[in-house]
Amino acid sequence: VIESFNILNNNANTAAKLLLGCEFERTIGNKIIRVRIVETEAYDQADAASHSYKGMSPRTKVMFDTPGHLYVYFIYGMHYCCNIVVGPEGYGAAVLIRAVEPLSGICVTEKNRGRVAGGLNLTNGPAKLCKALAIDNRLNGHYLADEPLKLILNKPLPKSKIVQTTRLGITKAVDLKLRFYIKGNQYISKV
DNA sequence: TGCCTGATGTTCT
DNA sequence: GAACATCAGGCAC
Repeated sequence: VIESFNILNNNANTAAKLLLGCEFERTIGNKIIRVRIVETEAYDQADAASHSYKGMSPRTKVMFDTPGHLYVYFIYGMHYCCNIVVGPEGYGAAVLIRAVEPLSGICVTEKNRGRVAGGLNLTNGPAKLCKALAIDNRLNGHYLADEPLKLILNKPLPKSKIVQTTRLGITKAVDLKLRFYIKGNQYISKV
């Protein structure tokens, strides 16, 4: 376990790889859900697909905050997605968490998602995992060293375990290979 | 199995 | 008024 978020003071591309294998600890009442990050995407202000591309706005200002904050945005009228803010303060960069692997507290996760979801479909998508972990705009700007949502940094994975591909669901800068996932993991959102 | 669409709010043009 | 870092359900094949 790495104690400080300093390693996230890095470019989004590097930070997205470092975050693979790290964990979230979500506290809801007296229940704790623990999940492992298995899929990420990098976004920064030099990238046309990034929310921070057009500069700071009320919505995107969290992306310009110090590393280790959570940027939650609402999309398509019904979904939340969560990002971990990275890079130096004042530079708009974040890593989208696309998929996580449940480790413990899964029954709570299932309840959050409703009866329809189960097994692999519980957390294998950015909006699904937000729902499963009860993440919404109230956690926008939350600092991930604190309750009720903590980020636990683990040792970086070896390069051989990381697959790098193009990002999903975007219409700009589609050719950039800024999506990363853990090789062979069954909880990634799509191959 | 795979395409199509409905749901639906916030942001920016 | 359109775009949008989505998901799940329906219907055709």
